Amino acid sequence: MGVTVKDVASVAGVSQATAARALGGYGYVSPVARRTIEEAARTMGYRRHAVARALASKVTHTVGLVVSDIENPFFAAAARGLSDVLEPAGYTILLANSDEDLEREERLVEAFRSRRVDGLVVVPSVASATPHLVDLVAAGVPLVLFDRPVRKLDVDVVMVDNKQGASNAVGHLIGLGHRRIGLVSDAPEISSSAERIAGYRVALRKAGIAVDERLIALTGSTQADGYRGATALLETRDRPTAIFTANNMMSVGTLLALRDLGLRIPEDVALVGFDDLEWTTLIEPALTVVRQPVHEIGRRAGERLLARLHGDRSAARRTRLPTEFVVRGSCGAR
Amino acid sequence: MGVTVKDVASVAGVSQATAARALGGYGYVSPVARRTIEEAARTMGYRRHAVARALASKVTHTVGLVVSDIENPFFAAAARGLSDVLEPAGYTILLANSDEDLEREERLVEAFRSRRVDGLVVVPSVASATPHLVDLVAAGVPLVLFDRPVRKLDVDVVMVDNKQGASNAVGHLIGLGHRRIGLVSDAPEISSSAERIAGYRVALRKAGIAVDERLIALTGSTQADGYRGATALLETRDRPTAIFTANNMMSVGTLLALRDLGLRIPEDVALVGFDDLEWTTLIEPALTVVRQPVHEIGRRAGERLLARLHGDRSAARRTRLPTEFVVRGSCGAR
DNA sequence: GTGAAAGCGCTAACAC
DNA sequence: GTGTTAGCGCTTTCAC
Repeated sequence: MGVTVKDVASVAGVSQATAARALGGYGYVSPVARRTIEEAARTMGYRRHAVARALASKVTHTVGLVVSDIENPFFAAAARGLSDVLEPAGYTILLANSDEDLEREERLVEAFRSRRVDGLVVVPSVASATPHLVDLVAAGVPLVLFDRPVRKLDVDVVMVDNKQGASNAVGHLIGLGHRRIGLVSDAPEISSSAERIAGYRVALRKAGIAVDERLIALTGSTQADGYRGATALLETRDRPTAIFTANNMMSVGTLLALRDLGLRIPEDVALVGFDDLEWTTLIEPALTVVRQPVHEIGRRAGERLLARLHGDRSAARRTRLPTEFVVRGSCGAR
Repeated sequence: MGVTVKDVASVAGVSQATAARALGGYGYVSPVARRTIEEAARTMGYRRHAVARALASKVTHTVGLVVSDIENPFFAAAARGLSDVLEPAGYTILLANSDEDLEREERLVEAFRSRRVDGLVVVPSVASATPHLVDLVAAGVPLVLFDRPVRKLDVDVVMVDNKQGASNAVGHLIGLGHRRIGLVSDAPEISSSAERIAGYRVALRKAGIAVDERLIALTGSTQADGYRGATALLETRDRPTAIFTANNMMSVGTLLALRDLGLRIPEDVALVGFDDLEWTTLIEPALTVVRQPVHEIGRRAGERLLARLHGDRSAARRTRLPTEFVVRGSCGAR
C-alpha cells in the first residue's frame, strides 16, 4: 500500500541505505543523489513511517501527558504551554486524564510506556513515591512532574510557590482586619493543596491568630464539593468573615454557596481565590486572586523535558514559579 | 534492555510464537502453556512493545485529535468526551492545536499520518475540501469531523444544529420586542460560525425585520477581537438594543465592552450568547445562552470513529445534536 | 495447540 | 559518499 524507502530507492536508482539517509536526514548523501531521491519520493508520494523508524531507532518522538482532567482550565493552559514547546521540537503529545485516581494514573503511565514514549509529564495523584513512577525513573525514562512534587522521587518538578501564594492571600485578608478566615480546599493528599493549606496556617500563625480547625473545610475536587464545603462553613452561627479558596473549582463552588445563602461579597464575607480565570473579572465584584503563570508552567515543563531528552543528566531541578497576587473587589480592599 | 517475547519464550520453554500468542492475546494457546508464559512474563517484568506490535500488525491503536485550541473550554470538553470513549476501548489520543490555521493543520495531520494513527478527529479550519483531508479520506484513514462539516467531503461529522440554535436565540430576542439586534461573531470561514450567522439572518427575516449589515460585527476568534467587534457596534449613535454573540469568546469580549461603556444588561442592551460555561451563572445578570452538549459531541465523535475502526463501511453520517436554549437574566425575559 | 520462518519499514554498523 | 547486512520486537502464515 504505502510507498517505502525501498521503493523510492529502486526508482531513484540508489541503494535503500542511501535513500534512507536522504529521506531520514542523517548520514552523508551527495547533493545530486539527494535531489534525485527527494524528487522520486515526492512524485511517488512517499511518507515517512514513524513507527518503523521508532522501532529501529528506539526513539518515538512522542511524549505522554497525564493530567487530572483536561477540562480544568489550569491543566488545559498548562497542556497548551507544553505543546507550544514540544511540538516545534518535533514531538507529539499523548494525552490522558487520570481524574486524580491513582489506579487510572498507573494504567495510563503503563499504556504510555508500552507505547515507548520518550518522556512523560505527569500531574501525580498522590504525593508519595508509588511504584509506577519509581520504576519509570529507575528505567531511565525522563519524567517531569507538573504542579506537584512527589516525596522521595528525585525528578524535575515545575510548580508554583503555593505556600507563599496562599500565605500572601491570607495575610492580605488579615491586613484588612479579618480574624475569622475560612479555608475551602480539596484534599491535602494533593500536595499543591497541602502547600496552600500550609500557607494559610502560616499566615495566621504569623499574625498571632490561633488556627480554628472548624474554619477549614477539606473536601473533594469538584465544584459541587466546594459548594458543600463553603456551605458548611457559612451555615455555622459564628461564620467566617472572609474565605480563601484553594483553587478555581473551590472558588466557583463557594461563589455559588454565597449567593444561595444571600451573602454579599465583600460586605458579609470577603473572598480571595487561587487561580485566575477569564470570568474572575466578569463577576461583580471581581475576584481577588492568586494568579499562577499557567502557560509558563507548561512551557517550563516542556523545556525541562526537552533538556532531558537531549541528554541532560544534571541533578533534578525543582522549578518554583512565583504567583502573583491580584487585588480586585472581592477582598474588600477597594 | 527490555524483556522481549523471545526472552519470555525461552524461559517458559516454548517457542516465540506461542509466547507471543499468549502475551498478545490472539490465536490458540493451551491453558497450561498460557499460565507458564504469563508467570514467566510477570517475574521477568515483560512489557508489551506497542511500537513493534504496530509495525507488524499495521494497527497502532492511536487516534489523532486536532482542535483549534485545547484551552477553549468547548474543545477541552469535547476532547474529554472523546477520551472517555476511546481510552476504555484501548486507544491513545495524540493531541495537537491548529489555532484555526490551515497550514498548521496540514502539518499536524501529516505528522499524525506519519505516526500511522488508526483514525483522526479534526476540527477543520476551513470549510472547503483541502488536499490534506481529501487525501486522508482517499487513503482510507477514518476521519471524523468535529463541530464543523467540510464541503464536498463525505465523512462523518458530529456537530450541533447551529442555525437552529442561533435562530432560536435571536427569535427569542425578537419576541421580547427587540428590532435592532446586533451580532458579534468570528469569521464566517469557520462554518459553525457561518451557520450561526445564517440562523441570525433567518430569524430576522422570518419576523419581517430587514437585516441591517451595520449591526453585524465579524471579527477574529479571540476575546479581544470580540471586544473590538462589540465596541464598534455599541459606539454607533444608533446602537442595537440587543446583541447575540456567536460563541463564548465573543461573549466574554462583549461583556467586557459593555462594562467599559457603562451599559447595563439587559436594560441598555440585552444579551444572549452561544455556549454555556461555568461562569455564565456567576455573573449578574446570569447569561442567557444557547447551550451545546459539549461532552456528548466528543463522545459521539468517539463512537463514530470506533465504529469505523471496527470496520463500519456504511455511508458517512452527519450527526446533528440539538442545542438547548437556556433563559436567564441577560436577555431581559425575567 | 505449537513451532519455524518470513516479514513489517526503517536505522545502524561496517566495509568499500 | 554509497552499498551490504543485520537487526528493532512483534505478528502472521503455514506446516506439523
